[in-house]
Amino acid sequence: MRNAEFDREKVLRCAMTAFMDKGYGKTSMQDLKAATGLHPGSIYCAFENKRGLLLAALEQYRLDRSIEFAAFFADERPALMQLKAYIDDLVQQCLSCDSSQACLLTKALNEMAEQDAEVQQIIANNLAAWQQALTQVFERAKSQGELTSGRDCEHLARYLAMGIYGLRTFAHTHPNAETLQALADQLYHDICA
Amino acid sequence: MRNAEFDREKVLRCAMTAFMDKGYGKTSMQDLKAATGLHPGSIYCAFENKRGLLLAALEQYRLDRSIEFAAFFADERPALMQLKAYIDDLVQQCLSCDSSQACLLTKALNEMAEQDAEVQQIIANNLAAWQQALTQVFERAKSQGELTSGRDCEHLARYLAMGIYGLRTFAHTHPNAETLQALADQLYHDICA
DNA sequence: GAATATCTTGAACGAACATTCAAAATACAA
DNA sequence: TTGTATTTTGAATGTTCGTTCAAGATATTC
Repeated sequence: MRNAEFDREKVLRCAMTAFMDKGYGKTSMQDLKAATGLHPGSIYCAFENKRGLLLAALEQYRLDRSIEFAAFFADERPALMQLKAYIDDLVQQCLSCDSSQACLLTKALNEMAEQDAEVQQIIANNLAAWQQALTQVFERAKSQGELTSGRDCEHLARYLAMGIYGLRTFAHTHPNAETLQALADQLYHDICA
Repeated sequence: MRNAEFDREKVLRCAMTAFMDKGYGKTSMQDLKAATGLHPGSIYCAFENKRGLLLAALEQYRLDRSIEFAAFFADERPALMQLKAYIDDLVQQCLSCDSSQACLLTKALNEMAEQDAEVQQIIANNLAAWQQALTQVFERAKSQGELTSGRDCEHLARYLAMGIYGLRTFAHTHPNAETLQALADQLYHDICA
């Protein structure tokens, strides 16, 4: 007998950032070995292959982001105020220079769309769950009188998701704090006013 | 003496679609040979290497899209009506299943950002030129009284660009005509109303 | 029509890749 | 401590990649 070896969560988060830095295709097993500290054999033993490591990393990413999201909307402030803080934090993420500026889901979606149907489905499901969580935020805002009752919360959530996708892409070419904040402010205004 | 046999523009457009289908990294020289009909030696003779072919394809893409853009805004209709037609056409592009649903610039930007500074700069310049063209559309709209004089045309162009980036990413997961059109309609409304 | 300059062809190359596997290391049970 | 089951290790494997280059093909020139 022999006990379990490495810290699975830590390994997955290292793999995550490696994939976000270089993309899935350009991240070699050597890169993953360097990033995770695991030798190829161990990776294959634990995750079957490189693609399996990506799938596990995507799942860990979903978990981490889910917890992070919940934390933003856990307090008792008005829903739209929480949303404003969430959006402003995204702007700050976009401004950072490390790999956290990327979103593993959209990065992998852009890279593997039309190439790996299963991965695409997993990513689409994760993004759909995120949009549903945004929908619930809007519904809470509506029930608290922050939004007029006529608004379509699902549509609002889709529009916000679209804006955030666009903001991230925009940030790749114009990592300018004022410009990004102005775009985020108008996005918030167009949705909530 | 002897002239080159192939049609450079046609070759570059074939390379374009190959890159848009698979991404730059996953498009092999064999794929490019199949797509363009050129043997490896000819490609290297004409474009130096695979990266040179990408650079040439990016330039051709810029040219093609520039002409396409001008055609949308060439007639005598009000600028905002032309813009509406332009956005609606983008929605139709997003709904198509072939590689034209992608934008070579954003696809390459997502794949190579932080990896190839020169390519990133070229793409950023192209996207900046596109935004400037959008700015001029808004300025024309303003001078024709379609927009109130207080609006910041550069900001409007950036916001529209952000929305279009987001719409394209969104389309990867929800290729649904009504949903995409509703998002595009609100984007147009938020900008022009 | 011969000479020549250029392009086309595709086999060959080393490098880098994901993956495998047998040997070495190690922790637990006895 | 000894035996054993499991993990860790990293060199070896076969494949695929971008790239090269010398031989063959062909248009142009004289």
